[in-house]
Amino acid sequence: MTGADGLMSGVMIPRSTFASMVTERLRANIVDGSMQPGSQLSEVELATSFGVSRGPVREALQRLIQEGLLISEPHRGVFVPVLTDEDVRDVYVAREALESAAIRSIISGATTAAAYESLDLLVTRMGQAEAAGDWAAVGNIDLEFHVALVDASSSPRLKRMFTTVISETRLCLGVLTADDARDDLVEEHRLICEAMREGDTDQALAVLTRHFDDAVVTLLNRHAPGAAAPGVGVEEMS
Amino acid sequence: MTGADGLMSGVMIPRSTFASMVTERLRANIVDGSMQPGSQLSEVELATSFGVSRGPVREALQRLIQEGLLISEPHRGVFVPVLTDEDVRDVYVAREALESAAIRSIISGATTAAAYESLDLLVTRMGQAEAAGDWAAVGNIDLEFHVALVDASSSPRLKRMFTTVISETRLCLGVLTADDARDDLVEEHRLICEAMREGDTDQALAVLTRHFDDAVVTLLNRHAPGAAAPGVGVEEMS
DNA sequence: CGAGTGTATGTTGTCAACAACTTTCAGTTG
DNA sequence: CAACTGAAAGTTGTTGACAACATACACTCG
Repeated sequence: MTGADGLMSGVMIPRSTFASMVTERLRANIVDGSMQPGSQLSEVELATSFGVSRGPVREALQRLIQEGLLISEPHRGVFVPVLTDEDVRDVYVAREALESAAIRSIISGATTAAAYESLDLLVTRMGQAEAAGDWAAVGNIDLEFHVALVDASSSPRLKRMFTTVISETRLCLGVLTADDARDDLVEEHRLICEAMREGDTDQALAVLTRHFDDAVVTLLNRHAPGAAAPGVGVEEMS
Repeated sequence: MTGADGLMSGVMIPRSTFASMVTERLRANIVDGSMQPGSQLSEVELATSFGVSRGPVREALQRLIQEGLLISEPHRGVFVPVLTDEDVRDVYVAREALESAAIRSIISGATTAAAYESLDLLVTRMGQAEAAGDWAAVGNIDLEFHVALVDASSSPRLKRMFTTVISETRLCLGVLTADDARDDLVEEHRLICEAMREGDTDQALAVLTRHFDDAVVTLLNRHAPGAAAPGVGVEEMS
């Protein structure tokens, strides 16, 4: 469904490399839910749909596999992962590990000049989106906030690991609905900012932990009623 | 210097894939210091030396780049990274993030049956190695211990991220000498085990933090006197 | 003599074809 | 009729050759 129009819009000179472009477009397609979990990705299909050879496609798939956004069964194919409840919990375990470290690093480090500004701005924007009832925007800004948080830690490795985990978060998040958006969401982010400004590490971490625990509960409750078989594949019977 | 004997020892049937084998062997060659930091890796050279085509080599390089064990400058080549002092600190920031989360997960989780056994065993072995004066073994067991620690968390994502970071640790560690091996090293690991057994999260995390701070200081002091230019490349002038 | 330029070389990026593997399904046999 | 065997289809894994890019060096021109 991604269109067979090819990879670029007329100019025949790729700015960086085909592999990078395919990677980004594939990642976008995966996290926005347009590729169903459990489905197999055919290399030739992707290649033709993107208008490139199998080489760059293979490279892009490799990157996304290493990121955890795709799983590869050798000699069989690559599949969009289906996240179990356990996976959802694990994603948030990883997020708590990374973001806690980021907060600690920010508070103890010499950073924090313009970083707080952008964080505050995001909280403000989130408040506006919430007031407008635009839950999709609220969700996006939420993720933006946490990315900015880790960015502010000025730790390349924390950042690198977080890009993966935040992608997985998007993967198991889908789109945020009114039900998912708890009304204390904006408040929690504001509290985190505040605690960090005051250098209150414990308070910031406590709020973060609570924030994540709530998110996990919400996500699991959402998935619980619908899906009967949370296990393996989503193969469709013809 | 890796020998041009080819990739396998006679049997012509690769058990998994060439790319995986090349990845592992390359990773080993990088972390054991046999490839000098700053040096460029030529795809054709590696391909011929491994006795395979450029495809699998390229795939292996991609994986290691994504892991952070190699850096890629587009259209120029891939290089063995040279770790600055800042990088060393950052590696241990990442390790603290991951291992702290692992400890928390272990203590709060339902795991911990046979996990403690293997951890204790490693501490014992480390003590023996230290008594024997085998500092290389002490270093290896040290890393083994921390891998086992994260394994015990039963968090796939923590594990996945940790494999990368522990490789980077090996990269900036080189070989452990008598100077690096502080005599309280075994004791610290034993304390971590003990605190975890008692469920004393704060104590375990405190010991871990101290453990890492000491390690960073030791590593930076080791590099400080020798290298005059800690910055960029190690290009050799002909 | 210095600055700019054109070429030469070696690299990575990309491609299309080949080979190996896994799965599926029809056919056969007990 | 069930279970096994064989080929067939479709997939990934691998290869060697081609093209584009970046750098280094010799050359020319001021």
